[in-house]
Order: sequence, then structure tokens, then C-alpha cells
Amino acid sequence: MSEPLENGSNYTANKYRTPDGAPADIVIFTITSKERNAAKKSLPQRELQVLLIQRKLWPFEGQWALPGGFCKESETMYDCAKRELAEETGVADVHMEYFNVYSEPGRDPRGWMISHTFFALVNESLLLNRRAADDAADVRLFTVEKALKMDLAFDHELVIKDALNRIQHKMLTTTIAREFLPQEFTISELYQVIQTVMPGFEERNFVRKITSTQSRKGIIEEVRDLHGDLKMSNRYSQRAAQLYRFNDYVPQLSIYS
Amino acid sequence: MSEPLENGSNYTANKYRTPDGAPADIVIFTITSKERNAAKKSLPQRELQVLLIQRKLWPFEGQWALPGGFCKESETMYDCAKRELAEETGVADVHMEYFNVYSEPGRDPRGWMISHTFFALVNESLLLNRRAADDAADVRLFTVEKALKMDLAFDHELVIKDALNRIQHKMLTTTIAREFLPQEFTISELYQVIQTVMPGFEERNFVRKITSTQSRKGIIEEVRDLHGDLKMSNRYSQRAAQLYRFNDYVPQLSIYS
DNA sequence: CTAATAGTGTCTCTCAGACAGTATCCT
DNA sequence: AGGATACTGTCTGAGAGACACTATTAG
Repeated sequence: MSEPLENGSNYTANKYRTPDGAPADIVIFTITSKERNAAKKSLPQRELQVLLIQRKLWPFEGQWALPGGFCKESETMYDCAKRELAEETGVADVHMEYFNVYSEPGRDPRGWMISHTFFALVNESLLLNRRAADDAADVRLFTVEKALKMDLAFDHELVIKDALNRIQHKMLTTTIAREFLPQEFTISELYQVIQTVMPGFEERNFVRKITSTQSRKGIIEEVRDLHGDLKMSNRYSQRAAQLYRFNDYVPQLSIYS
Repeated sequence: MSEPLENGSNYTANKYRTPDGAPADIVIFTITSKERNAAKKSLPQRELQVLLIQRKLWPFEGQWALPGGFCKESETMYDCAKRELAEETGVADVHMEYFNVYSEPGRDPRGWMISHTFFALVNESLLLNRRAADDAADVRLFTVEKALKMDLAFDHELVIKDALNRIQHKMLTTTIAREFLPQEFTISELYQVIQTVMPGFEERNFVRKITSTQSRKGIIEEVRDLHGDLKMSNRYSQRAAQLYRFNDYVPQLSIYS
């Protein structure tokens, strides 16, 4: 490793140019549910949304951007993102993952800023009582589609695209769908969540595969009540549907087996 | 986003504490082949190795560490890692991927250093003519197993563990095995590479699955010579084995289908 | 001939994929 | 009654998993 400056055990101030800041930016995804007006009880319309703040100050004043903020010397990047998430939305204990670094020279007019990006998956219910933080003029949810058409601050359009790709991939290969769902959910809800994130997804025998094939039935399990009877829900349908919950088990995928 | 300092469009020097550097560190993996001494031609013994440098200067003087170096304002992190990889090993155009950030306070005695880590997968043949760079006392390959038992500089033990986990996962879900193989290879070679990275891997009907199942046969294809005849190799066996090459196709994995 | 690797045959049970059909029950 | 969702039956062909077996050829 080539150090900026070395003098034996007397390491003095760095005489090289150092970054002007290490921000963390967070792509907060949520899935909103809206009732369709059908004649009977029906499945809600779901949309993948991303939370943006409107900047109050230079640079990119007035434009929409990802929430985020600068890392302090006393915290890790993850802690920083967690803190910023809490400050911007009031939510804690949600699934948040680091996914990339953005270091293109000139990406931030304020100087040499290397941005660390996270995505968070938040249940809609947790984002109800959000408010604009001090440094933001406004906070709002946008559908991902709409957000990508806006003129966002910094390189945040690219960041959102990358985050979307990442969660789309993880949606099919891990059980992150759970982050958008209540603890107990129906197969239709799960199916809808997957389709919302991954619009092309279609699996005709979905119910059967996930509940009865040898290799997958460890993913979810039926919920039973105190008497050991199967627990059902008729929230979205006349005929009550079986409730399921996720297990800890995550199947190992392989292209070679 | 909460800025360190804002004053309208006159943004002045940052009065907050800023990082003392943004290094990139690279976990360079390679698979070495060693002939076994058997009575007949036989498959080589393969080992997963990682390239380390011995530090010449404070801090961690004399200890082994990952190659790496500080990012410049004019380059991206990826460019930085590519540059350092070339400086340390003389190799270019290899598979290199960003995989994590390490920002634990106090991880570097020189100050507040946020390290960005990459892994590179390099064919053994490319690492032959390496030499110690200016700031390193020595450069050497170690088996991953051995490297993890050494007292490495910084948090590099953790970094290597994380990188290993990442490539183990990618070995089974993507076609990165190609990075360790020549363009044309036999099924046994491919199988060995997978096993070297993923010691638990076992697949009895490997040949059959990868060559003749509908869903997978796009991954590799048989190599033919100019006359259209199948191209074989008897490098590791008496009976010549079919040569294959990777296609661009990568199967889409899913836990739901 | 023999060691070492390469590759095939065969059998059973499960799964994928498609689609039609039945079940439930609120409005 | 009928609309909306929930779930089951059934059929075909492909694949998973196991293991024994044949093929090839340098040394």
C-alpha cells in the first residue's frame, strides 16, 4: 500500500489531497397499496416507490435528491446511513444494505465527494408520519418510473437505477420480499410484491411450486392458530386464503446443479 | 442531504472533519495448478491463492497486507484499483469487481481512512512475472487458508473473508469460473475450479447436466476445429476429453421458479 | 496390462409447464 | 346470481439423483 506520506513511526499530517467528504445516500424503497374500485373485494394495486427529498440549498437547489448525509469520523458508513434514514423518515430496524460507491470526479460541485449508497426496504406503514427534515424543502414518495424521468440532483438517477437492478435481482434470489410484507401474508400478496418489483415476473403454478415442491417448501410455512388450525385471511377476497410466514431458510441457488 | 457548510452559491472550504484518505484494496485471487506424481497422466492439484505484499513501512511494518493504494481526486475508485493492480502485479484486463467498504473507526492508525475493496480473479499464468513494488518488501501468493491464519495488517483478514464469501457465492451463481480457466477447457477442469473455490461442491452427474439439460446447455458449448470436428484435449488424461468454451449466456436463477 | 480419466445406460421419482376445472363467499 | 379470488386435478415431457457400466490410451 502506497501511503501519502511516510516517515517511520512519525506519521504526520497528510500532505496529499484528501476527499472533502464521505456522504452516504439511501435509496428508500416502499410498495404502496391502493384499493382498486371493483365490484367485490379485490387485490390492491401496488406500486414500487422511492422516497426523495427536495433540496433547499445549493447545489441543485430546488431539485429532488436521495436522502443522505455526511459520515462522521466516529461512525461507520452503515451507522451513518442508519442515522440519516432515521433522521429523514423516523424509521429504524429496517432492511438496509450497502450496494455501491460513486466516485466519478466532478460528481459533486462542492468538491471531492465519494458517495456511499445503500438501499432500504420499508413497509409502507412505517413511512406514514414522515416530515421534511431541516435541510429539505419537501419529502415525498415517487414511483420509481416517475423518479427516473425527473431531473434529479447529482448522479442520483444512476444510483436509483443501480439500486433498482440490485433489488430486482435480490427479489428473485433471496427472500427480501418479506421486507415489503406483513409477518403473515397470503400467496397472492407475495406474488404481487414480486411482480411489483419485477414487472416481467410470471409463474403460473406459483402456489404449487412454493408450497409443495421439495426444494422450495422450506421458504415459507403455513400459519396456524392456537388450536393448531390453519389461519386464513379474507382481506382481499371472498374465499379466505391461507396465511403464510417466511422461514429463515434460504435455498442455495446454483447454475451447476 | 445535510451539507458540512452552505452559504448560498458561495460554497467555501469545508470546516468539518474530512477523511484523511480513500484507499482501494484489492484481493487478488488465483488458482495454482501443481502436478501430482501419479503413475499416469492425471489431473493437477489446484489451490486457491491470494496475493499479499509485505509492508515495508509504518504502520504494520513487516506484516502482510492486501495490495492497494490511495485514490486520487482525478480518478474513480475503480480506476484507482485498476491502477494499483497494474502497479503491483503488472496485469491488466482481468475481472475485477467492487465488493465492499470498510469504515470502522480506528481501522487505520494513520487517520480516518475509508477503504474500498475489490476482488480480482486472475489466471495463474498472468502472475508469473510479478515483482515487489517500491513500497513493499516482498510479494507472494498464499493459500487462502494460510492467509487467514496469519496476522495480517489492518482489517485485511476480514476483507479476505468477505471477498472469499463473495466469490464462493458467485462461483455457483455466475460464470466467473471462466476467469480462472483458459478459453478452451475440459469439463474436469471446470469441475476442479468450482471445487477449489467451493470445497463442499459435489455434483455426480455434472457432465450430463451442464451439457445436455435444456436449461443449462446455453452456458458452455463444444469447441470445433476448422473442419467442424470436435476438438479434444489429452493434457490431463489418456483418453482425450472434449473441449468447451463459455458462451455469453448466463442463466437467470430464481427461488420462485 | 493397468491406472487414470472420459463418458454412457438405465431406472425411479420428482418437477415444470399448461390449462381446465372446482371451491368459497361477499355483495 | 355472479364476480372475484383461492385452490386442485391431471397430463406430458424433462430433469434430478444414484450407480453401474463401457471407452480410451499413455506408460
